[in-house]
This record gives sequence, C-alpha cells and structure tokens, in this order.
Amino acid sequence: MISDADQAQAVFAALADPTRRAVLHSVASGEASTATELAARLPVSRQAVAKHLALLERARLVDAQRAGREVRFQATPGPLGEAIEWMESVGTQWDERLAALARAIDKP
Amino acid sequence: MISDADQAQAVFAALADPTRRAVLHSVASGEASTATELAARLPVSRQAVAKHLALLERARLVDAQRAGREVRFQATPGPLGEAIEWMESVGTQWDERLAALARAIDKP
DNA sequence: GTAGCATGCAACCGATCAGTTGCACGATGA
DNA sequence: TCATCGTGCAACTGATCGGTTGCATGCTAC
Repeated sequence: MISDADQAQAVFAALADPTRRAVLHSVASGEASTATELAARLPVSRQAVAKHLALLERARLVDAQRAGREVRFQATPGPLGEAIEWMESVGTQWDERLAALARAIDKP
Repeated sequence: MISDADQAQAVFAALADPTRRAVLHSVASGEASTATELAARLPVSRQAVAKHLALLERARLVDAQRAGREVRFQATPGPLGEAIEWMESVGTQWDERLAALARAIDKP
C-alpha cells in the first residue's frame, strides 16, 4: 500500500515533466488513448510515450485497459484530489503564519 | 517573464522531491527560516538545503530576505494556488469525460 | 582587529530520467 | 496462412539531479 504522502509525491513527480503533462492532457481530454495515437500527436517516439504512461499508471493518474491487440488508457480522478489537498493544507499553514505575523505587527 | 504553465511546472518540479517538501513545510510553518537552521533539522548538509531553497525561490514558493549576515526565507502563497488551478482544470476535463461516458452508457 | 559564524561558489560523484534504436511477441484481417 | 500492426522488452546515451566536501567571502561581536 502506498501512503498518502507517497501518492501525492508520485503525482507531483508525474506532473513535473512537460511531455508527461501533454500526455496526461491528451488522455484526460479524450483526444487520444493509446500509446501509438499519443506518439503521433507528440514529437516523441512511441516508447517514450509508453514510459510516460507507465509512470502515470504507477501514480494512479491513468488506468490501462487491454482491448484486443491495443491498450487504451483513461484518466482516473482520485490522486489529483489528494495532491490538491496536500497543497491546500500547506497553503493554510502559510496563511496562518502570515495572519500571525499581521497580528504581531498590529499589536505592539 | 515566466508563463503560467511554466510557473505551474516549476511548482510541480519543486514539490516532487521529499526533502524539498520538508524544507518548504518547515519554512511555511515557521519552524526554521535560514539554511543553517533548516540543515540542523534535516538529515542533509547546509549546501543541499541551500540548493533546495534556491530552487524553491526560482519557483517563487519562498522569498529570501537578507538580515545582516544571515538570509531568512519565508513562504509566498501565490504559485501554489496557480498549480491548484491547473490541477482542477485538468480534473474538470476528467469529470466531463467521465460524465459523457456515463451518459453514453445510460442512453443506448 | 580578529576570531567566529552564516553564506556563497565550485568541483565532483552516483543515481535517476527522458529519449532513442532494435528486435521479439501477439492479435488481426485479407 | 501470412503480412501487418500495436505492443513489450532490453540496451544504450546524454542530461539532470540530489548530495557531498572544500574553500572563499562577508558580517558580527568581543
């Protein structure tokens, strides 16, 4: 089992690469759903796309489904939400810190 | 000028490393705010922390302020929000896709 | 002024990553 | 059946990254 922190980290790592984000975008919008289709749209080889899809699958951002001789991918919504939650929790710490600073300045 | 997409990408790349997330967490919560303080709390050298802080600063997640002979860092809330917006926009594409799929299944 | 502390800069190492090419395997359709 | 197409596996290269050590610089306090 992967912990929430590891899950969020896998999502951030997956989203850090521009090509991978393009792959995810194409899959999420339904423009393409197999490695070959994606490679035709992007300026990289099919193998490069396949590697990105494998990484996205490990991060649980996409899901693979075999259909005959081809493998179709689709986006799964869950993990993105967890990453957003993490970011919001850290952002809240920010805000509290800034609020505390503001209070400290207001009350001398 | 850095575009929004590049900005979001810099944030994701910054958040992909666990040590860097620990650094950001400590800075955001106000536990430590100089490279030396952070290095004392984390199992890495001061230089490693300094590199992480430089990267976080490039991603505009923290802000440096010189105070005499030391440099204090503080978190800046903006870019995290942009990254969240990007994730939510992609997530919305997901949801619309899944909704369309559900409609297609419901209406034969 | 001088010792001490925080920072900055540079070189280096090992690991990981993005990408490629080449080839083998399995399903499909004429 | 056999040519074709999509996929999977493996090896390789170049670049980047996280981390270290060593040394120089600059502020501070006694």
